Amino acid sequence: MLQTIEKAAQVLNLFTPENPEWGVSQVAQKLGMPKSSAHAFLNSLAEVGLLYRFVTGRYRLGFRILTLSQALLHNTPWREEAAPLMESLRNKTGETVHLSVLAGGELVTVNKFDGNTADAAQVSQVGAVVPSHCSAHGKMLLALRPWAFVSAVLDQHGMTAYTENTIVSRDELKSELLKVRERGFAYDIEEYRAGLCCVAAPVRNHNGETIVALGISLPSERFHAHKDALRTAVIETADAISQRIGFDADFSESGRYWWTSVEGRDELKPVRKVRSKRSGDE
Amino acid sequence: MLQTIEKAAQVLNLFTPENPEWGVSQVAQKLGMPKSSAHAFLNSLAEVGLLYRFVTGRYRLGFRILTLSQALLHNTPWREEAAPLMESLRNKTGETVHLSVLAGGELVTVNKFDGNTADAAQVSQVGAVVPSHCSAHGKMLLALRPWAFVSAVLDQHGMTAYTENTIVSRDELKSELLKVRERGFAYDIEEYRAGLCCVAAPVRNHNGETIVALGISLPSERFHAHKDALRTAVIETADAISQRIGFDADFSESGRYWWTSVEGRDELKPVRKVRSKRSGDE
DNA sequence: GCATCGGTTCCGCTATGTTGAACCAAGCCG
DNA sequence: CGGCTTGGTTCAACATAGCGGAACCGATGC
Repeated sequence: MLQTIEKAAQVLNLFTPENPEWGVSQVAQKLGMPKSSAHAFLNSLAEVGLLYRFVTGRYRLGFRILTLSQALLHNTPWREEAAPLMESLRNKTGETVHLSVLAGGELVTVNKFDGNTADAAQVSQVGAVVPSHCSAHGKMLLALRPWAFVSAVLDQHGMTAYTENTIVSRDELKSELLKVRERGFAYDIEEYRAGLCCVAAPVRNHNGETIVALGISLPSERFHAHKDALRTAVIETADAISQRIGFDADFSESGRYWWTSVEGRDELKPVRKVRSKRSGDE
Repeated sequence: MLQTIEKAAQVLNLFTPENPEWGVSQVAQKLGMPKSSAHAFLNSLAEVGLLYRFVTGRYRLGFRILTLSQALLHNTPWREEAAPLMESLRNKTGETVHLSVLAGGELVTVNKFDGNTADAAQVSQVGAVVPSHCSAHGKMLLALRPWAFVSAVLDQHGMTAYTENTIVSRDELKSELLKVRERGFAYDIEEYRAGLCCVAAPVRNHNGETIVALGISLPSERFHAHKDALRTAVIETADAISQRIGFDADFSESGRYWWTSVEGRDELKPVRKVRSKRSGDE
């Protein structure tokens, strides 16, 4: 891990909708580095266009970001593919539906449809970042990764407690993730926001890899009343999206990657499963 | 300039809509670095979420990009402010109107409205990157910067000739930029694409700083036939946008920064002009 | 006019990124 | 089936490049 990149990322992450503009001293103080270092980072990031430097010496995000985001979205067809199915799930349930991926060990919301009830869950905006150890989406995605990966994520981000239900022990999280992996879905029972629950299920790509999770969030009371139906609906929609983007549960020409447990230890390693051609018998 | 950041940016810029996925070896070859270095960059960028690493060891852009782009757009009100005025300019002229900023010494298209004639100029998509020395927008924005800045940009990106009209001499560019600064608008007479011309004018923010340029692109014949009218229309629209985002040609509470020439040399330096309060006499 | 604040520059030290070679797993081809 | 190629990952020694303290400078405010 190149420290320069890690720190540069920290600097970039300071620029949020709420705090769009930073100066050298502020960054230095916030990140606990000398002014000269902060200056070097801001200046360099501005030189490559990821930041914009005003004549006053203050900095904002630069439009190279826009270039990258266009490239990203252009190559994320599943975002559009998933939208209609997400919308119909929202319409069927009336609750907030969202699609998330992991990025840098945290959860990023890629798309969402807000619930249409008065007290629908208010979840994060598209692009918003949320910790992964206390959200249904996050646990779902972590569960399908090797424990070493999860462990590294926890090293980096810790396990902040947001409610009294937040899992704060590594052992507890480990067994939770094993359960999630076995079941194929994850709950968040008021682990991030009090009064708010969520169920999430994995979306698979044409290789069988899971990089996206679909979930539904709603107030606890309604959640507990309709838990099973909601879970089924989410799983069905997630599977439908998976199929739509080319996943075939029984067959994949290019083989399929799964993270499975290595016997004995509860570590995970990637295993390549190759099936015979569709015409082949099985 | 931190080299690590410069190289990391080079790596990121490889990920375009056309080439969304890269492996270690490809990056190493493309950028002329050892495999192990390419590995370090890709891995680190993935760890902070700017890239996503597939189990196969191939990389794509990561969704942290989306987070940053949301923050960027959220704090770019002028993009939306400008849109209706841009659209009406397009409707009035029928030609392609676009809005650009500098990022990393190159020009990035921030928004555009396509012309509605059959042979309207096909300009770059939103987010696309174009060299700054041979576009009207680029020359307009460079003209308002100190020469040292321009010079650094040329050092970094060179002066590639795209047509026989492209300016390839630093001296020639310098006098062109001085002319542009004096006039307050810039032409591109088939300097980037043969048969295509463009006029661009500056948009100023509440401090009087110009970070955005508005322009119109169209086929040469029509351009030469309506040059003056087009130029006037672009300048008027740019001024209208400036006003809309808070620029006041005669007054600014917070003072105003201009890059003006230092006498003798044709260098530029920032000068702070402070006007008295609106109620003050003048 | 002095003091403060914030951005920028400079330079020596050493932590850190660089590098090439070795390693390993997957896919290809005879 | 087995050796060969391709491509990703690991490692440790070396030299460089980033770090950080201190000094500088322009702008602002008292």
